[in-house]
Amino acid sequence: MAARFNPLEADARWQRTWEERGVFRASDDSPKPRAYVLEMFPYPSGRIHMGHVRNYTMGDVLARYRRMKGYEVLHPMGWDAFGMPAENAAMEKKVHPGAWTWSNIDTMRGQLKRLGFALDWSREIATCDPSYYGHEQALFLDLFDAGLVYRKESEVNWDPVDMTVLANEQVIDGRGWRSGAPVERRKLSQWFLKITDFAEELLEGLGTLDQWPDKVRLMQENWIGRSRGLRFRFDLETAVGDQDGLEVFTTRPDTIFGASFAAISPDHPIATALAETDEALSAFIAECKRGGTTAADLETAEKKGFDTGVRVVHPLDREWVLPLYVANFVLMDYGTGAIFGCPAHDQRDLDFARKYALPVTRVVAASPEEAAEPVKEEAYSGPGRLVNSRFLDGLTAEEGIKEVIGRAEAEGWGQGTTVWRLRDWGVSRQRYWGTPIPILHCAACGPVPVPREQLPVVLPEDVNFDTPGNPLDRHPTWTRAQCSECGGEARRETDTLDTFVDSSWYFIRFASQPKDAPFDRAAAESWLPVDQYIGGVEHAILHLLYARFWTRALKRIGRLDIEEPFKGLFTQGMVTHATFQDAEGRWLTPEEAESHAGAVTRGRVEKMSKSKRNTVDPEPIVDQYGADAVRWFMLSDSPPERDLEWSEAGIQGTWRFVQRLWRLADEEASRGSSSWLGADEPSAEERDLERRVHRTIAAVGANIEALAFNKAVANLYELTSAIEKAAPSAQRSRAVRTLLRLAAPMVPHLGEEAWAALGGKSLIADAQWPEADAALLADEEVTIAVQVNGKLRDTLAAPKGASRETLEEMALASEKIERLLAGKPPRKVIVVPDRLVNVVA
RNA sequence: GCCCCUGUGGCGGAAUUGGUAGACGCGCUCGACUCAAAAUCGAGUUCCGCAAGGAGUGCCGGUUCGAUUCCGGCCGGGGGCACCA
Repeated sequence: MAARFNPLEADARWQRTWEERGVFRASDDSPKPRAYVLEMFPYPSGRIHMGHVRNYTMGDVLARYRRMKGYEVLHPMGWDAFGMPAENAAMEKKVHPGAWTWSNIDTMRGQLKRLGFALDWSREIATCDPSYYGHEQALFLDLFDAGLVYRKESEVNWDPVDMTVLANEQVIDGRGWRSGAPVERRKLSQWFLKITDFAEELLEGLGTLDQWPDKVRLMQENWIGRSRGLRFRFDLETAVGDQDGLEVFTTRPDTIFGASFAAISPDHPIATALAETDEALSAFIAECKRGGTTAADLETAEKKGFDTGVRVVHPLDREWVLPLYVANFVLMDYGTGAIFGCPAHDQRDLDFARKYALPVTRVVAASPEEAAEPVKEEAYSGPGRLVNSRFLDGLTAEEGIKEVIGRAEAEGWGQGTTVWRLRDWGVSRQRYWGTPIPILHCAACGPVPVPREQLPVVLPEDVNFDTPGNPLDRHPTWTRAQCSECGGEARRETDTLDTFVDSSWYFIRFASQPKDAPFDRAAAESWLPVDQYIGGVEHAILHLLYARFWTRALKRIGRLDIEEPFKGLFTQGMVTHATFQDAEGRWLTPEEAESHAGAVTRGRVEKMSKSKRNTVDPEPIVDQYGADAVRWFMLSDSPPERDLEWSEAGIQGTWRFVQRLWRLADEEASRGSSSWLGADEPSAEERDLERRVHRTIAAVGANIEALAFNKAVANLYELTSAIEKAAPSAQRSRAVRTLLRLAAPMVPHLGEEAWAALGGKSLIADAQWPEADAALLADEEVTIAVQVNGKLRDTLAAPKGASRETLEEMALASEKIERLLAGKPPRKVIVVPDRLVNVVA
């Protein structure tokens, strides 16, 4: 028997055993209750990083724990394998994106296996495999047939050098992040998914997700952005072309008598019509479009307007006309692309009114005295009652809103309505390495779906990335097709799907993967929803919203009766590390910093990143300390939702603990437990140890369920120390075996090794989670705090469940308390049974 | 600007419904074992104080017999959204 646990030898051996016996394979026909544990699948960037290790360790502990609790656990893994880095690699390294991706997958799969994760590898999927994306194309066409997919012109960020569309995040200071070329606004015909059709239910559905972090629900709520208000019509004093009215939207119809102007977006049809005959306006509109679209640009952009000369008629007073401006801050794709300005109660409108010398009329006052006071520098948006508003005077804002909407509806010039911030999801990407959109463009028939029997539309292999742009677009043969409707010549859609589409249904494919269909409904429904989903908070909005949408869309078209894909969600923190810089400000790796000759500045502790050179590659760490020490480190100390700082001292500490656990088991194994049979009545110490064991069983279980791994780790440390201190006994022998099972989900290799050494016949992975005996959870004796005026002055030992009277008597009999009371009777005594006595003097 | 989270020893962090603040880990100090080191084990470790004792959970105030916990107001740190009518 080895004195030390040798992970280099043991880890691989147990990993092989698990694999050979198919221990972690999930059975669709199991009679056991089911649990679906899922971590966000990785992008195969090349190597596993510490963030992955932390993410997957958490999920693994939960999955292994659930197995021990008697569940049939589905814990799968796969690859979010489409995306731009593969194309970048193709351009830089002259390697095919597919070859690069598959090779990365091989590397990373091997790395994950070395960490001993309890994964069902038989269900592994890669989104870049036609056997996956072909089914995705089928689902896309299902949505297309259901009218949930449409095509429209939309403005995009266009990189003129790389000849590709850029996401907003890829535009830095108005330039393409790769090419550095100034980004152009371009109109392109793109495919959209009608996520806005689901805005209401996606918002309402958040209310059912009680196992999601509040933060994420709130972020989605804000993103969906529901605003209720009034949509109403201003009559134009003189018609513009064929338009004689202007639709605007407002959330504050109560302030309608404070209106002093109307404004439309530069893209508004009325603006376009007027610009045809007005050169100055035309120039103004062109100027508006020149501005950048980044957040920084918008923040600094000046509010500018152009008086069109057109006048609109106030709906509640035909005599009252307001000027109509084109304003650079009015967005065409929110509401109606037109607003009415109420400067007194909206800061932006106030700034605008001051600039163009428009009237500012207060219509809300916090107090009667304020009614006559003019609004100065700051618009008032607080509560109050309406003033200067004719028939609305005296109403609260809320009453006023109702009143105006009611009148507008009765008189037919407006309607109460709801407007959403959420936009439809544009899924077209002008890139090669993605799922081809299964559509054909026919000159005669327009866009038509690829017939189902022709799916999958497979990406051509013979492409090159020597010229910028989408290689699909210039492919000589792949683009040619025959129209499925008229039989004429058609051109294949060369855009590919946003990779977020790939990740919007992978969890369904994990649950069920027939060859001939995206999933089998019954099998998928038997696993879904995912009980616990774990991943980074950076996906709080996009991925998690798209996946929710996709699931609801499948429900609407009758494919899957699941509303919410993820019942429980947990967002884990990042793995951070100190940063180092040399005298010239160059980033140094931790090793370089140690051996660097010159001055080294230790910077902030930050997320591990290549640019800051503060990454720690998990693989050599696993080589040195074994998988269990690394796993234990990932769970220790920091609460899982917060950042975890990697440190050399920390991993050494966890390595020591792994060895401590081993020593405990090793000693126990060499001692043998048979000698304790028929032992005497247990001593007080032995009974205490037993109680502690049962308290720990309950605590570790509860903490794992709550994903409070740092607390479960602390519980295990405490029990370990207690056992180490205890003299050999039957209780101690049992305690060691219990401890091993409690620790096994976290340190599974050591668990198996020690379990086998102690004579375990089956795998510890298959062992039952110990059961806590409720009778042993509480101590027989409790420590009672004795306070005087709320300050701790003494403690005393009392039997559990002692009466209030007994406790009060014991407290007052305490020497220290007597001394403090100095003979005076206490004014009041508060007794909390089994906890404390507070004497009020 | 709006919305949200957060603030506890040298460090990461514990503290069911308000009830003994600092569990557990890291680090550090002292000691044991050793020729020595590593490993391991033992003791200590919020601050001030020799001690008795006092102070203490970002700051100020409130509620309470009692506040890390609840309420109000500040200050610091982090995050989300951002011309959203």
